[in-house]
Amino acid sequence: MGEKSTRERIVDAADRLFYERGYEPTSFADIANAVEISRGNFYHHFKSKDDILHAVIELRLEKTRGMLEAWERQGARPEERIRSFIRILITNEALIRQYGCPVGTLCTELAKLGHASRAEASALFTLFRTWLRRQFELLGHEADADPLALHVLARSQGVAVLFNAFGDPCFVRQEVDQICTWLSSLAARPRRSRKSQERPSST
Amino acid sequence: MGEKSTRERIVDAADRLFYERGYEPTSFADIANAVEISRGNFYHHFKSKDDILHAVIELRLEKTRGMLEAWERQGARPEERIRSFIRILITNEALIRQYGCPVGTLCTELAKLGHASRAEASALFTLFRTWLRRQFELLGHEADADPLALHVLARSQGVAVLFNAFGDPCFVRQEVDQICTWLSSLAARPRRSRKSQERPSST
DNA sequence: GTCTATAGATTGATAGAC
DNA sequence: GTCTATCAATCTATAGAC
Repeated sequence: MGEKSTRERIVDAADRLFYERGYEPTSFADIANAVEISRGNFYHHFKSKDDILHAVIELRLEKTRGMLEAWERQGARPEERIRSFIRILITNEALIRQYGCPVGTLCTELAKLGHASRAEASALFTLFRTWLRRQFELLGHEADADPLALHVLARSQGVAVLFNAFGDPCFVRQEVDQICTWLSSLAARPRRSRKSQERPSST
Repeated sequence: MGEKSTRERIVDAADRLFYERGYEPTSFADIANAVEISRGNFYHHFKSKDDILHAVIELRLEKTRGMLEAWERQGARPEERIRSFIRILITNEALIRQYGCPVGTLCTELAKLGHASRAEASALFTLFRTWLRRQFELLGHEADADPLALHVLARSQGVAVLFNAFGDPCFVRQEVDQICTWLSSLAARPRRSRKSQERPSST
């Protein structure tokens, strides 16, 4: 029951190492070392390194779906749910500071490599995008739900990149507070969707 | 005069390849191929791959300083100058779509590698940060100039990451317009720095 | 299912002729 | 200053014994 198969242990280790060091710089030797199996044993479970990456992305997609569903159950109102998303920046502070956002950094790396799994990795972003869009629709912003979802995604990505570069936790809290304030004001005056401009609207 | 030294040609090629493919995945063979010299010839000009990276970052720092100075000369008002920064997202649209932001992606990669030049790369961000801070000070936002600078940096980084992942130019324009609108409203009501909250302020 | 042994290519880096 | 030749290490991947 609590036992994990070798295959699962490989994917777990690869998941961690691909995040911490990146896909390309992580070798089979690194993963084998972490799992404590021999390099040769790999190819019984996966036929190539790309194959492991595929499995890692599948795992991340599954975990993300679970997390989004949990937020959906826990947050009574959509505003609270979106806040759960924004607060990952603080929940995972230590990891993001060291390694950045797992989704953003993987997409960035695979794009540069021209890797075939690039689209699969972007699907992780799409998962968040679709979920956020639905929350904004529930908030009464049907007309601009998708731009709003992308806006929130972009804000969090930007914070993650700069936090990773500068390592200043105060900056993260400032930005998170600000996004939450903006979100509250959005939730306070919903359903005014004329034709355009029910968007982040700035100021 | 128009002739470039071999050393310069190596740094130029490495600059491009480190951006397009990343630092780690770029081999000496790749650079040698681009410059059309032999691999052995490298070590007459640089003593290691890290040494080339160092030179590349120096070059980027120099180019960035030049760009910032040019914006300072061209833009009469600080608001226009900041707009010049934000509009890189559109000016360099094709490149960012394919390879992301050169600064953000390099910092991210070096952070994961635990590379010694990580701090040098972050200095590229600092260059923008300091420059933006000064523009906000000139706008009358002395008290919050640094948070405002970081905010603009983060926004642009977020847009770059998502644009690289999704490839949708409409999204970029939406966000750029929005940031510009926010900037105008900031420029319209300056110098009200009480104690806090002359910050992006959202909504 | 796990191992050892190894192939075959590529990596960063060096030595020495020209 | 540029080249060829080469080193030792590492890479992904395979073959085959147990």
